[in-house]
Amino acid sequence: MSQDAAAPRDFIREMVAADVASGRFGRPVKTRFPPEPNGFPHIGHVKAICVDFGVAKEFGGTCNLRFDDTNPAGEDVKYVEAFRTDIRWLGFEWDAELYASDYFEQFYRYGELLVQRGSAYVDSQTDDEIRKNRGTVTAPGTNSPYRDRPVAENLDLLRRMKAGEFPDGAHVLRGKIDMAHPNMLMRDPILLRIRHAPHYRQGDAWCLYPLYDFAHPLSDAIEGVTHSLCSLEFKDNNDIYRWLVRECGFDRPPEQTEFSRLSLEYTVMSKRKLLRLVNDGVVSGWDDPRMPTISGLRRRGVTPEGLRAFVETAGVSRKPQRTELATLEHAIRNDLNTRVPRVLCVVNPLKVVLTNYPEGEVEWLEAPSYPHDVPLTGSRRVPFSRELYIERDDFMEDPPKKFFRLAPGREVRLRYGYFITCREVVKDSSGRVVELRCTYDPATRGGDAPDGRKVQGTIHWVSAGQALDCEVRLYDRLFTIPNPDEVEDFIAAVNPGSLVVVRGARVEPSVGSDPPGTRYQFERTGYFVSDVVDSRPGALVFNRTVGLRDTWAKVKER
RNA sequence: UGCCCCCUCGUCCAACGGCAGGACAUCGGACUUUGGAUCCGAGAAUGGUGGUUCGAAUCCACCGGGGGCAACCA
Repeated sequence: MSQDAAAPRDFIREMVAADVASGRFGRPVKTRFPPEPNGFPHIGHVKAICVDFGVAKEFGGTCNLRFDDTNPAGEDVKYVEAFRTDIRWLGFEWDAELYASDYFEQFYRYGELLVQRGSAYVDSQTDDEIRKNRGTVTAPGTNSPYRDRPVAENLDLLRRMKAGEFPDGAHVLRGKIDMAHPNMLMRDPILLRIRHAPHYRQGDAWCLYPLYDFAHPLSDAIEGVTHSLCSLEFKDNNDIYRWLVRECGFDRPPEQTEFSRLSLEYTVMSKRKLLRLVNDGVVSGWDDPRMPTISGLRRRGVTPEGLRAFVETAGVSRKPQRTELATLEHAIRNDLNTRVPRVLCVVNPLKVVLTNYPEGEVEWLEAPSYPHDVPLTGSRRVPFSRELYIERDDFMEDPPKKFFRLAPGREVRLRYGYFITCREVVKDSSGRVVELRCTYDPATRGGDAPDGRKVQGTIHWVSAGQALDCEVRLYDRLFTIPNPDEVEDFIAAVNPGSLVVVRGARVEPSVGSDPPGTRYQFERTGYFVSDVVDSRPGALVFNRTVGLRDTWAKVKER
């Protein structure tokens, strides 16, 4: 913590460090993560979670998980569960689990307090009139005819509103601020409104529901939050925040500070659009591995550590950002590189027959599970035999200069295996290559030539007889354009190649009994995870988390 | 159009009146039983114009650009 105080990573930590040093709040740092439970947590939330929980942890404080469930429409326990699961999965633990809906009674009493202070009034205009009288950005609003209602009348109305005597929209409680305020949000903001609707937690106990600008500052203040960290779009709400906590008499009230949201290239983040992708069947569900949801990323094979590292890299500032996908992919590869075992999997098999290898023989070769530069140990045995499969892309009949893989007459190394030389190309009637007839050099077992000769390339392979058939799901960016938010119809920008399902891939037998959710690097191909939903012994399914960096692909492009 | 916020390499983040630096990306090279990883190197930025100052990315003014706000959503 002293380290953080010495070198704050961003303007927020800088501010918190200063507040801690000055003893500004006279209490330990307390933050909160306040999601509305009306959608699934996504990678944008990850940033907020890392900031809210991270700041508290770094400064020896606490962070509450508070559900901002003040709007009965759309909120549901299933979203509450999702947030709980995903926050814990990310590696954070909250101090208290709280619900703004538990404060309804308190909110109401603060409403009465404001009325008594002459700082709020019951307005009986229609919603149309309220909107019209708010004015515009250039023209001031006009006072409600009910603005100067006597306190007693306001109180009476407010009590009857709570008692359910009025239909939806008949009256609202408004703060009495300034209908000509340059900040539109300060033009007598609505605080409480009547809504005869069941709440997922409160049932029919309430028909008076607070609005964000009323509930949020009060919730923070009630809980004794010190630093209320939120995203930039709440900047204008900060004026009300300060007004409200002062009017309600809180001593050393929380301070709201805004930072920019995370946005990522080639995806969308709004709940509405995410929901549309699910409802339209563009994706298989909220946890589709192409979704930017935490559950989607998890199913994709991303780890909490990788995600946290990414957020760290993306940084915290007040500048609206759009982070490149490459930054995320790097964080994921960097994390997975040092922790997952390597295995051999041929995605698009091409048969290879070793004409000088004895028929029917199988030998089991020792293969390390980690490369020399990863500080983990372990190995497994992989079968080798006369009939193998190699990657179709690893053979070219007429290769360009820099193609280092297999070609007629050329010798390559089979990873952990032998050197082989391509002697003959077998094609079907349509001219498609269906088999390679090669010879192997028995002296190169394990991949080293005793005579010291070198080969240009090393390719992966599996033994035809023992390899396991599997399905491989190749995921790619969900959209074809970096910013799907700026087009009319974002659905039209969905990448048709965002999922390519490959059946008939072959993986080495060692993975056959691993539990679903096991992560691997398929050597030379990418990082994969066995799918937690669909993968079963005997019917293995692997999701591509992210491909390996591919220098050859770049060379090929030219 | 009124108010508010923002503007530094392609991207993200530093530099808090004193030599514009890092990460990712890009391009070269080394190494390599993954065309992975790693290592080395290169190119690459203060939106513009004035002002204050010995000195400005930093302070001020204006201009330009981007974003937010006119739900009884959050």
